[in-house]
Amino acid sequence: MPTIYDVAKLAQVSAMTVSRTLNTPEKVRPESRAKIEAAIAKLGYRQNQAARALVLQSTGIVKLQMSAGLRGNHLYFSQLFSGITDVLSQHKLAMLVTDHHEHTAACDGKIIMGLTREAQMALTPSKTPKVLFGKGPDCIDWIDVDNERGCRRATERMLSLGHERVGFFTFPSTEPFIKEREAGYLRAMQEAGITVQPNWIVTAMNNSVEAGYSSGRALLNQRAVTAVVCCSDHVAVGLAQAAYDSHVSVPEELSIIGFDGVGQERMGKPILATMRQPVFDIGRWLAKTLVQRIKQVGDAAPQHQMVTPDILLNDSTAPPKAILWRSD
Amino acid sequence: MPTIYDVAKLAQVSAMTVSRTLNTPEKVRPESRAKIEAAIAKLGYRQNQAARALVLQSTGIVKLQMSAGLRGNHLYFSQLFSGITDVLSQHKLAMLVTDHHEHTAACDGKIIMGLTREAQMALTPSKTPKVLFGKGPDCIDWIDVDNERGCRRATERMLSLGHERVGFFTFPSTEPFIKEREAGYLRAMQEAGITVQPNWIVTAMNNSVEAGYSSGRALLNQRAVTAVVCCSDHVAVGLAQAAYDSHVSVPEELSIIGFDGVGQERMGKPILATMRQPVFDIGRWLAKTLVQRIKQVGDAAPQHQMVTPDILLNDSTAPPKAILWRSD
DNA sequence: TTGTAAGCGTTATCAT
DNA sequence: ATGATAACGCTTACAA
Repeated sequence: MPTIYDVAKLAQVSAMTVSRTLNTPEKVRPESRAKIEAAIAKLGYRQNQAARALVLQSTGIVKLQMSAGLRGNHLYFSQLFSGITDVLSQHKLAMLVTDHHEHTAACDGKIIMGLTREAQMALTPSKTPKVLFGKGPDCIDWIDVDNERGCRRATERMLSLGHERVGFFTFPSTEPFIKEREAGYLRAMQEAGITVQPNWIVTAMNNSVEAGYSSGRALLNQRAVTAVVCCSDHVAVGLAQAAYDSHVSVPEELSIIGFDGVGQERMGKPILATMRQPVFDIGRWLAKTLVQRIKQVGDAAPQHQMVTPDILLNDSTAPPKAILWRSD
Repeated sequence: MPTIYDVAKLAQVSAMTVSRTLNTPEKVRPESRAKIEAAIAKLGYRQNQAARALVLQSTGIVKLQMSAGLRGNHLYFSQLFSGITDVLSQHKLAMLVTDHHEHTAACDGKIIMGLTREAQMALTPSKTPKVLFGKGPDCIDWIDVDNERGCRRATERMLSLGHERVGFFTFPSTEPFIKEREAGYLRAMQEAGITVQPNWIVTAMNNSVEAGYSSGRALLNQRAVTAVVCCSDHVAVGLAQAAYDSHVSVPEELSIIGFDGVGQERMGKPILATMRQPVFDIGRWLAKTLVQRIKQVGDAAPQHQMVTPDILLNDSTAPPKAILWRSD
C-alpha cells in the first residue's frame, strides 16, 4: 500500500502538501494539486484510515450494539437498520454491528438496544456519545415506544367495538416491553370494569408464528374470548392461521389485533389490524440524535422521546356476533 | 482516555509490559500482571484500536458492501446478516455495513453483493481479500444461487402435477438473477414441448406484495393459466391475496410457487410452496471463506460455489382441475 | 503556498 | 521477564 510519502515523492512535494490536497484542497496551488492528484491516481493511493483515526481521534464509525438474540425479529430490525443507515450515510458515517461486550473496534458513537432494563438504567455518559433504544436514565439520550399506551389503545379498540371477553396473547421475554404491553391491556380492561379471567391470558412458547399457531389452537379451543390483543404480529399471524384451520372466521367470529406493524400483518388474508411502531423513524431519530452529539462540542441537555404506536385497523377486527361460542 | 503509559506508570512497569499483558499474558510474571490488571481496572483503560490497527495493519473489521436498494428485501438480508455475523463473531471480527463507493473505513476484508454482473466480473484480487455473493471472475471467491435451475425445478414441479398452462410472474430488476429465473422457466417449458403464450408471462411493477397483488388481479382476470411460477415470495404472496379476493381458491383452482423461502411464505394461508434459498448458510459461507483468506498467508485457489434452492412443497400446489377457467 | 518537526497510542525488535 | 527505541501513516502547529 502506498503512503502519503510515496505520493509526495512522485509529485515532488512534501507529504504535508499531499495531506492538504486531500483535506483542504483550496489551500494548495492548483498546479501542485494537479501533480498530486496525478500521483495519487497513478499509485492507487488511498488514505490509511487507522492512521487518520489515531491522529484525529475519530473513526467515522458508529457502533450498533444489540444482543444477537434480538436479530430474530427480522423485519423489525431491518427497518431499524434502514432508518439508521439512512441518516448515517448522509454524514459519511459507517455502521458497525456488534454484540454487547465486543470491545473490538473503536467508534465515534454507539446506538445501544436490547439490554435489560437494569443494565440500561445503569448506563452513564462517557466520552464517546451513546443513544439508547429503550427507556434509560435521564443523563442519556433515549427513545422508547410507549408499549403500555399502545396496548391500552389496542384493547380499547376491541372494547369500543363491543367486545367484553377480550383475551391477551403474549410470550416470554426478558425485555421490559412485554410487561408494559400486558399492563396496558390490564389497565384498559380494568377501566372498562371488566374482570379479566385467568384463561383469557395465553402465553405462547416464544415470539414466532409457529408458537403463535400452536398456542393459538389451544386458545381457540377454550372458546372463552371474542377478541384477542396480541403482543406481536408474529403470534397474531400464528393465531390467525390457527383460526383458519379451526374454521373460526376472522373477524366475524374472532377479532385479532397484533403489535409491531412492520409488514407481516399484510402477508395473509385477512390483513391484520396491528399497532404500528414507527420503526424506520425511530432508527432515524437514534442516528440523528447521535450524530448531533458527535458533531457538537458543548453538551446540550439529554433528549428523551416516547413514541406511541399508531393503530392500523385493516380487516381483522369487527363487533362481536350476538350469538357466539355457544357449545356447538 | 488513559493510555498504555498511564497504566504503566501506575503499575510501575514499562508500557511494553502492559502491552504484553494485554496480548501475550503468559509472557509476563504473574505479580506484574496482577499489578497491571489492577491499574487497568482502576483507570478504566481500554486499548486504542486505531493505534493498534495502525501498527498491526489490521482492523478486526469486515465490510459488507451492498447497494442501499438491496436492503429492501428485508427478510432475505437479515437472514444473510445473521449467517455472516454468526461466523464473524466467532473470530472476533465486527461487521461494517456500507454502500458501494464508501471508502471511509478501513477493513480486513470485504463481502460484496448487489453489483451489476459487469461490475462483478470486472473485480480483481486486491490486497484486502474479498468474497462475492453472485457470480464473479475465476480469480475471486464467490458463491451464487443457481436461479436458472431453481426456477426450472419449480416449473417442472407444476408440469409433473399435470399443469400445461403454467404462467410466470416476474418483476423488473437490473440484477442478473431475474433473467436467470426466467430462463429456467422457459427451458422447462420448452423441454416439456409446451409453447409459452405471451400472456402467460406477467411482470409486476416491482418486487413487493402490493405490486404482486395488483398485477396478480390482472393475471387472474386473463384466466389463461392454471399454475404460476413466481420470481419471489413477495409477488407470490400478492398473487395469493389477489386470488383470495377474486374467489379463486389456491391450490384447487390455481397452483402457486414462489421463490426465496425466507419466511414470508408461511405468513398466510395456504402456506405457499417456494424455492428456498439457503440464505443463512450462504451468509456463513461468505464469512467463512473470507475469514480463511484473512487469516492465511499463502494464497489458496479461489473458491466458487453454486447452491441450488430446495423446493418446499407446502400447501399451494395441486394437480389442475379438469374443468377450469371455462367462461362462467 | 509550502515544508519541518512532533506526536497520536500501540507493538516489534532488539537489548538487558 | 522486562525495557528502550523505532516504527505504523497521518495531521496539527509552527516556521519559512
